[in-house]
Amino acid sequence: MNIGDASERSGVSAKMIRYYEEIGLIKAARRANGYRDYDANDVTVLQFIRRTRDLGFSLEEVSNLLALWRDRKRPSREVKKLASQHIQDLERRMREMRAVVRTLKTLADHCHGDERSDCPILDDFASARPKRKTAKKHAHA
Amino acid sequence: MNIGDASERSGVSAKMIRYYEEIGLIKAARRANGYRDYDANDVTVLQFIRRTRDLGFSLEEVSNLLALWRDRKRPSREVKKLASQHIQDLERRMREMRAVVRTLKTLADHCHGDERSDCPILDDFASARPKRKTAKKHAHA
DNA sequence: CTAATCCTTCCCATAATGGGAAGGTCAAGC
DNA sequence: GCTTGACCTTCCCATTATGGGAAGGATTAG
Repeated sequence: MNIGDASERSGVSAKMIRYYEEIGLIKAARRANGYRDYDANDVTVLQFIRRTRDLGFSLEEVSNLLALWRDRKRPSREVKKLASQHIQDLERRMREMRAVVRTLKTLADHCHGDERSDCPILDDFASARPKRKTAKKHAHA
Repeated sequence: MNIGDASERSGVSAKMIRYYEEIGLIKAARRANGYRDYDANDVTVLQFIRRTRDLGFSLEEVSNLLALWRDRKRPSREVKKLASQHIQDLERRMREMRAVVRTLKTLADHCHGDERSDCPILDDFASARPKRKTAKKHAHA
């Protein structure tokens, strides 16, 4: 089938299918006219990618998961390990976000939020932070 | 002071200070030799940016907050609104992440995680999702 | 035969940051 | 004065994952 069909059945845009091929995540057969040609198995792979992406795995992680999936002899321990690491990562990011939410809520609670102009939120934003251990690369949430 | 000093005092890298200037977030005086020149107020602005970035605001949001900060007559309501929207956004993302974590934990719980190769995690990843409200564009072709 | 859809590749843009090169400037030491 | 090293400048490239769109070839429906 053509890329348009594969896209519709997998839920992955044609644009992304070509990109995944470009970075070596998948391969595609070509027909005489240069068109990419996909079969049912290819669609399954694309659905695999779609699903794992939806679950927040990076393409690099997806690549690892795909490799494990293709290697039918690998111990399930390896798969579980990747999943667990991802869970840990998500939980860490959630903790960081929760801390930020707490801070913002506290600030917002002390802001009148009316016509008056004085605002402790901005006051806080502009105040110097005690830069304790500078080496912490802030988490990109 | 030079950009290196401003960077050290604000915790914003020189690279980023130049970038913020490039996108119009800040301005910088220049000395005769072409070097950027910062004063205490500039450092405060940079700290403001640093703080809001640490709290997860995008540069566009930071730009809005900066504008509110510079306009001393604006009602605190506007500031509180931006903060509240950001809180909502964070909470929404946390909910989504929690749902993913729940899914992954369920999958991981059913995976032996030992030498055996059968693994329900990968099985799930490879199974087609029922694309319910996927508003598929008229499959007319 | 023609027009509408496909498909192809190639370039650009996004958000925020870092790396590094090539070259100008300044301050300290001898 | 001259050298050296630490600064500064601009410019280009890379990152992650995705989409937009152009130019042009292929196919298909009418």
